[in-house]
Amino acid sequence: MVEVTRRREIEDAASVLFHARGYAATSVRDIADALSIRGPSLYAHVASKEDVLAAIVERVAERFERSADAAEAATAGLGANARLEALVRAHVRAVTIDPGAASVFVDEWRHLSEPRRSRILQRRDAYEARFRDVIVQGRSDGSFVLVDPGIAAAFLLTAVNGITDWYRVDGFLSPDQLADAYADLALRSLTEATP
Amino acid sequence: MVEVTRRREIEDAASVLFHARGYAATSVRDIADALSIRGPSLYAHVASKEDVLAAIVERVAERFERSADAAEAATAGLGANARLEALVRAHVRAVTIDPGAASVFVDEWRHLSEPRRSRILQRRDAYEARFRDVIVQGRSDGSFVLVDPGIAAAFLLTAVNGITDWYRVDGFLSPDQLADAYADLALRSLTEATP
DNA sequence: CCTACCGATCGGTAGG
DNA sequence: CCTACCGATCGGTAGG
Repeated sequence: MVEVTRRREIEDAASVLFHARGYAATSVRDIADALSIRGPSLYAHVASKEDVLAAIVERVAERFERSADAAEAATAGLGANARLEALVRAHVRAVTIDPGAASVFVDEWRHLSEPRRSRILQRRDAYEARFRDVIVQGRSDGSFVLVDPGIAAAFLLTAVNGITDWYRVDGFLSPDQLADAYADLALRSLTEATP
Repeated sequence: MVEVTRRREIEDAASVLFHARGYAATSVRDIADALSIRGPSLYAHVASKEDVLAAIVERVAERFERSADAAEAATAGLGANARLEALVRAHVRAVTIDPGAASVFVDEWRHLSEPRRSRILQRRDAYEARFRDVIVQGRSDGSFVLVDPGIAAAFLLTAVNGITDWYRVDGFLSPDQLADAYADLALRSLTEATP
């Protein structure tokens, strides 16, 4: 018995459409059509189109944060290699669970109005800081090369976020296989190669 | 004497706005405002809003292709390391020259209607294939690890395209410094690390 | 969840 | 490059 609230069904349908066409190019009637109801009926469940966007963005933000929390807790006290691997794996898994919603978080937050926009930007910065911090740790203890932590974090985060551009949930590549491959690529990118 | 056509000024103003807000959220009047003229006056120079998008996307596609052509010509016959480094550097430079226009090519092509949309997708695929091919070469000659070329190419291309999300032309990071850092990260990500 | 409807804004045209 | 204007569509409300 899969019991989901109507509100959540609206957000899921909106995620698919926002991912495929973008927030601005998706009308309230498009979302309603996907649920086989009329546009104005949506407003029995949501206050505005932007509220739907905000709900998706904030839910995904929480998923990323909790996922990273767990990864950091599981690798507390370990070396930078283990910690970065856990962070990347957690992120890849969070993205592959629902690439549509993840892409809304990654790409569509800028359509939020203030103060929601600023708050979500702050959370994105804090999330990115987790990656920077691990890179700083790895630089200090000799695990990683002496790359600028900001550049390296941006490189890795845009790479993992880009998964939403091409990953197919019903494809032949499982979330775990992708997490394996991306964790390897990420770790090697910061590790001195054999001459 | 900087002589630019009005048509090109329209495309440049549109690039900035499409980059900042997205194509769908940018109105014809927004573009006109940026040039201090009225909306309808634009139509003396362009046939439609989508024509402006198509012109930007196609110009950037040509820049990327010519830049990659030069990189490949300069490294013909060399090993996969040298070839991939040249490709990444060429791409980073093409992006940093005009991140606004580059981001329109990367993110806004989906708003093109057929047949332009399909044609640009084909060109993107062909461009991505250059990266896959070098990775395949590096796998065969032992330069690179045995990662799936499709995954590795997607990883690298989304990382370099992500530069449009955060790079500031007037910042403290020069295109060459960024190309250095990204080429290193890219090469190491495919190269076996010391144990 | 529906029909009927609203003011605002959209891309674009006519005609100078 | 302008003003005046067009039909279509937008997000959203009223009132069942």
